[in-house]
Amino acid sequence: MSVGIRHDDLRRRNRAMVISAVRRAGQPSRTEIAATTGLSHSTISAISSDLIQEGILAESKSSETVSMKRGRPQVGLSLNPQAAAVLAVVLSLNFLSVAVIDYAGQVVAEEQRRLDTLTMSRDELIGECVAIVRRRLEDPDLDVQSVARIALAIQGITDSHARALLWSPITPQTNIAFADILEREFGIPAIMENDCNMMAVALRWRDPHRYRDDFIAILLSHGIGMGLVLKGELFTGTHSSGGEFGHMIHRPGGALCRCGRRGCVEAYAGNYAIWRNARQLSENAEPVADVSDAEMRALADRAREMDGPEREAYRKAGEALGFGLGSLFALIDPAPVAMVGASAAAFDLIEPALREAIAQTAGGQHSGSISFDTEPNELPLIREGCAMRALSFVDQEIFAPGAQGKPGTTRRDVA
Amino acid sequence: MSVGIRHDDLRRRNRAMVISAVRRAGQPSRTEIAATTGLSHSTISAISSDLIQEGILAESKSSETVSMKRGRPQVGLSLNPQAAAVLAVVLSLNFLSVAVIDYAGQVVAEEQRRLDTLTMSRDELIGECVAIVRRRLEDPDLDVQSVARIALAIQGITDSHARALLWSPITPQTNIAFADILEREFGIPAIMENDCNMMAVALRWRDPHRYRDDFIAILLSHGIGMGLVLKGELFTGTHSSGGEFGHMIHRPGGALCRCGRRGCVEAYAGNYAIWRNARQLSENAEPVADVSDAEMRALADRAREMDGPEREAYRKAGEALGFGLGSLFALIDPAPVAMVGASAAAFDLIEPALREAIAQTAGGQHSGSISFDTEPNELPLIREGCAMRALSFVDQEIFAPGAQGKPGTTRRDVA
DNA sequence: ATTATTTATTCCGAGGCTCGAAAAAAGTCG
DNA sequence: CGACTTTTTTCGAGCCTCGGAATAAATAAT
Repeated sequence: MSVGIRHDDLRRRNRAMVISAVRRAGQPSRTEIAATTGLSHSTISAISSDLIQEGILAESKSSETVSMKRGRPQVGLSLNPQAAAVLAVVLSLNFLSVAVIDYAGQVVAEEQRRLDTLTMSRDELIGECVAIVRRRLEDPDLDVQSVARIALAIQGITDSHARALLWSPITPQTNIAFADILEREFGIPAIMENDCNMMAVALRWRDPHRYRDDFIAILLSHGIGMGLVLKGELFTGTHSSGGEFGHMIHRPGGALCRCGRRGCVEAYAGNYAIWRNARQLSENAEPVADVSDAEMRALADRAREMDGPEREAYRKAGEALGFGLGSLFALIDPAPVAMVGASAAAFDLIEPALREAIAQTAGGQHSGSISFDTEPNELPLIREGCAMRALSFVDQEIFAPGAQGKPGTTRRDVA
Repeated sequence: MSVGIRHDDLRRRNRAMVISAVRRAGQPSRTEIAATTGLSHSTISAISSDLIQEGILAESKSSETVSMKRGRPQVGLSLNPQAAAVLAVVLSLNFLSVAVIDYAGQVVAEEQRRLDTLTMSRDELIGECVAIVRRRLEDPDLDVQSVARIALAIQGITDSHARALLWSPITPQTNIAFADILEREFGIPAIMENDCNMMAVALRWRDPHRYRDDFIAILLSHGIGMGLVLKGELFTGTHSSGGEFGHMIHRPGGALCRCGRRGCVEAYAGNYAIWRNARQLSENAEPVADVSDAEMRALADRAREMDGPEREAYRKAGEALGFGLGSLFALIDPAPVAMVGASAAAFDLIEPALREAIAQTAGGQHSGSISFDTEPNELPLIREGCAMRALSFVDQEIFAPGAQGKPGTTRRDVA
C-alpha cells in the first residue's frame, strides 16, 4: 500500500518545496523561504545553491529595491526563465490557441486560430492541433530542447490519467488520445486537462487569498462545467476528469439535455437552454448547436428591459443552478463560487432565483454568506491554469525528481 | 503553507508505517513488512526492535505455524494487546453502547443500554454517556492508565474538528460538545464521529479488496446517511462531518422532509417517508418521529405480497435514491455501494426502481456495473469503525509522535 | 549424525541529510 | 570610520537509511 519514505526522498521533497516557494512568492529571500517552509537556514542555503548551480533559480540583482532597512540586504531568488518552457494549448468551441510560456511563467509567444470544430473530421482536428504546436516549436527564437511539457486544455471529459479526451461537446469525435499523439509527434511529455479544472487552478493562482482551500469555479457557457478545489487540491473524479455538475439531475424526467438525458442542470442553465426557454420552445425541443455570444447578450438585454419570457428563462437557469449548488453543498459544505464565461455577464439576472433556490436546500443554511464572483472571460483563465499546471509539473517531476534521473538535461530523461 | 520535511519526521513516519503494516497484516514477519513498505531490512529491523522494546509490538511465538519451508522461519510480529486500549461509544436512536477494545482490536468488555433519546434533556443525555463510560473505566479488570482514547459515534452532524455534535435526529438538543465533555471528565482524549463515516471505515477494514479506494456506504434507516471514501480517504465536508446525501434535493419543492425542507432524498427514502407513502398520506404530512423495525418489516412483507401502496412507496424510495446516487456519480464517478441498516433488508424492493433511475442519469452510463451490497445490521459496523478509528489514532499520534513527547507513557503527554 | 542449503534477521560502516552555532558578508546609522 | 544589524554561508554533530556481510535457525541431503 503506501510506501515508506526513503532517505533520498527527503532531499527531493525539500527541493520541490523550495522551488514552489519561489514560484509562489516571486522573489523571496532565503530567509523568507526558511520561514515559510519551516526548514533551517542551512538547509535552504544548501538547496538553493544547488538549484542556482543547476540553472533553475537565479539571484535577482535586487536592483533598486532600496530596502532602507539596516542589516545585510536580502537577495531575492527567482525562477530562471530559461530553465525550461511549456506549451499551453487550449481547444474550445471553434477556437484553438497555443502559448509558449517560459519557466518564470511569462508568455513568450502565442498563436490563435478559428476553426469549425463541430464539423471537422477526427484527422483534421488532430492535424490542426499538431500543426499549431509544430509552428510554435519551429520558431527560431525558441530553444526546442528546453520545452519540457505540453498541456492541452479542452472542454469535455478526459480520462483519469490526463491522457485522452473521452467525450466533448465541441466535436462529435470521441476517444482521442491527444496526450499520446502529441507525445509521439514531438517527443515531449504531454497532458490533457479539463478546461474548468484549469479555470480553478488559475483562480487559485490569481487570488490565493480568496480561492484557497475550497472553492468552485462554474463555467456558464453553451454547456455548464465545473472545476472544484477541495482541501487545497483539484478534485477530479476517480475515473474521469471532473465533476459533471452540469449533469446533476435537477428535475427527474425534465427538460431535454444536450447529453440526451432529461432534467440535467445544463438543460435549464446552458446557453441553449436559456435560448430555448426565451423563445418559449418546448423543453423537449432539440438543443441547438451553438448560440452566439451576441445573441445571448441581446437576450440578457431584453430580460433586463422587461419581464417577459427572456427574464423567465434566466430565472429558470438560476433556479437550476441554485438547486444544483444546494445539492453539491449538501455534500461538500458551502464554498466561494466563481462564475466564469460569457453568461457570467448576465449573472445579475440569474442571481436572485439562484439564491432563492439555494436557500431551500440543506446547503443553503448559510446561504447569505455564500459569495459569488464573476469573470466573463474564460479563455485567459484556462490558458493561465494550463500553464501553471504544466510548470508545476516541471517543478516537481523534472527539477526535483525521484531516485532515478538527475536533473540537468531537461527532459530526455523523462520522455 | 505546506511545511518542509524535517529529519526527525522521517523516523516518525516510518514508525507509523510499520505499525500500520502490522495492524493491517495481522502477523507479518519483518521481511514481509520490508516488502510492503519498500524500506530496507535493516531499517525495519531497527524500527521493530524499538517498537518491541517499547511494548508496542510483540514477537508472536509463531506457535504451530508449521511452515514446512526451508530456511529460517519467519517470526511474526503482532500488536501487543496491552499496549493501549480504547473505548468505542455508539449513541443512536434510543440506544447507547460502549465497548472496551484492546490495542490488538479485540473487544474485552462491553455494555449496552436502552434509553429514550428523543425525550431526554440535555443533561440526562450527557449524564448517561458519561456514566456508562465511567462504569467501564471503573472495571477492576481494566488498566485505566492504558486507555488512550474515547471515540463516540453518533447519528447526526458533527463539527469538522470531530469535537461537537451540531445537530442530530435522535435528540432535539443541539451543539453538545461531547468530545470536550468526556475529555474534561476523564482526562482522556476523545473524538466525535459521524456514524455513517464509521460504517465506511469498518467496511474498508472488513473487506479491503472490495472497499478499497472509492466506495459509498449508505445508511437506510429512519433517515438517510452516507459515508464516503474517496481516494482511500474518508471524505468529510470541510466544515462539518460528512456528506448529507439524504438532503440532496430530489424534487424541488417536493415532499416534506424531517429537516423542514422539501424534496430531499430522505423525504422519499427514509423510513418515515416510506411509511407515509405506504399509508397514502399526503407528501406534506408531518414526518412521524419513529417507525419500529417490526412495522417496517411488515410493510416490506406486504409490498412483496401484492402490488399496492406499499410497493409503490418502496419504488419511490428507490427512485429517489437512484437519482440521488446518479447526481452523486456525476460528481465523483461510480463506485461500489454498500446499503446498510434495517431497510437494506428490503433492498430487493428498492433496487429495480433505483437502477432504473440511475440509468437515466449521467452517472448511470455504466449503471450495469455498479454493484450493491447489503448489510442489515449497522450497529456492529459502527462500533467496529469507531474502534479502528481510535486505534489508528493511537498508532499514529501516540506511538509515532512528532518532535515533542517520546512515547512510553501512554497518554499523559498528549492529554 | 552431520553437512549443505536456504531463508530471516541483525550488525556495521558508508553516505546523506538537516540542524544549530559560529563565522563571514553586506549593508545602515551615528 | 567603526558599531550595529541582518542575511547568508560554513562546519561539525547527530540521525537516519542503505547495502553487504555476518549470524541464526530451520530443512534437505548425505
